[in-house]
Amino acid sequence: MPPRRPLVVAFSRDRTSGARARKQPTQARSRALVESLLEATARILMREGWDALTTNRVAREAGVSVGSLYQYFPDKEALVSGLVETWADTITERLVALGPRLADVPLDEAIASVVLATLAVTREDAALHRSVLLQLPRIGALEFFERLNQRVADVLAEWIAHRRDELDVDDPSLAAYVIVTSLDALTDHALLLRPELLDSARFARQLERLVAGVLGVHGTHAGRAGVRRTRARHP
Amino acid sequence: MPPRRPLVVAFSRDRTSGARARKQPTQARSRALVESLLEATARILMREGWDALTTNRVAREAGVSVGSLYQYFPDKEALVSGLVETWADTITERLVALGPRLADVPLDEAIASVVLATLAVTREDAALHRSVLLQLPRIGALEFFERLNQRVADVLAEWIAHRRDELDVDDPSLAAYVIVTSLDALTDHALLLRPELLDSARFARQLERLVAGVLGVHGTHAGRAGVRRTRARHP
DNA sequence: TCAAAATACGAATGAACGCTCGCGTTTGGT
DNA sequence: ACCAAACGCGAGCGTTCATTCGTATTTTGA
Repeated sequence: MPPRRPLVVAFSRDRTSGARARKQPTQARSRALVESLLEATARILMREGWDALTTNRVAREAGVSVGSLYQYFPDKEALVSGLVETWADTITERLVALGPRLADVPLDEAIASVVLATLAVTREDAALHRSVLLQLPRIGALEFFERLNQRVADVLAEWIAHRRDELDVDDPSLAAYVIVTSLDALTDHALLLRPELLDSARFARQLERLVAGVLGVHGTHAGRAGVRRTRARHP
Repeated sequence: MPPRRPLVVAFSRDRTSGARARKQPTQARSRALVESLLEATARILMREGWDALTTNRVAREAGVSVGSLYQYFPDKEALVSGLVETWADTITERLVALGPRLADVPLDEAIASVVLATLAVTREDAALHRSVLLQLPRIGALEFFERLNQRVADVLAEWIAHRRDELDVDDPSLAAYVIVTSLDALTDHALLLRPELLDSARFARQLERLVAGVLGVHGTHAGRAGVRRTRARHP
């Protein structure tokens, strides 16, 4: 079901002008070299941030020479793009994979699943996530993430349309967009500035209510298994 | 010839605290110069983006020399900070000013006001807003915006606490944080990638429902004046 | 085994850019 | 009118960094 995509697309940067494809690593050692370069890139980004990410530094970290780097990456941007793209695709796939599982699950549970999955994805590779988020604009990564979000939103929109009888939604696409964007923003923001929230049940609960609000679901339908609903209302 | 470190540091470049002021422009012409430098900065940011923002370029755009620039700004960052800080403060004040006016207004109306105000603020100075958003991480502006959001969230939290009998909220601070962060993210994101949404009544409606969800308000209380509620539910 | 192809190397190149410094020009108080 | 202080100038310094290129080493295939 997911469209075929290359696992590692560090090469053939298609920068709207000259297709700047570089040599393809065929031998085992060169493939290992490319691999170690990408790993070094990730390591530097996580440990020292974007300012430390110079091509010479990456090469040194990987234990190779700059010259070798440029044999497989046309420029610095290709190096970073390769890394970020693979990482973003992984996340997308994980979220998209959730789609089918929501089909026939009670509403409350489905919403909780979406929220939990978003939180879980943010917690993984938190260091890399953090670093990339902080530096997103420096690469052309905004479009990346828009594509990512779009893909997730499409799946969600379909689910909304499928369940429209239980919901109160005019425009499934718009609702999905609002949900995906706000959940992403909230988890990302929390990762950067309030990491403790990522593990807070109360925070998760607020996110669920946010989603329910957008979908026009009123939680008062009755307690559902799968969602702990601690009534804390004044009597 | 050799790198001569100045023995006496005439100007303190204190990175952690605010003691970074340069000469103060006292005469009229120097005040005009500072003004034109800030304007030039904004113009370049809007028209050409961060990469074009070099100190020499700013000076040229302002019709002055680099030397003059450094007479009033200790470094490049101070230049940008000056610009962004004023701009952010303006926005914050505008949102905070909304607080008192919400005190005794019907819930639906209050929510609609918050959403509309957020959208309105985003639309103003859209070009600058856009540019700054895209380049935020490059300066230390994340903290700026966190302070800004915190200030707005505090006002909102107080309002929530004040109205807690009409709402279903455990933790006013958390709810306010979630609302402010998601509204900001959604309007900012829309500005960058879906500007048409900023003028869409349907989008505004979704944002209202998002807020209502977080606050535990169910819109079915009855139609209220001030909120057009187009029922589009299947009968 | 051996030469051609592939791979690896890293010093050197050149461009970009923040910022300084020594000197010229304008202002305002007297 | 005078001059010290304030202001303004811009060529150039020092540094950083992406990228190249000529050479050395390893692998492949016959």
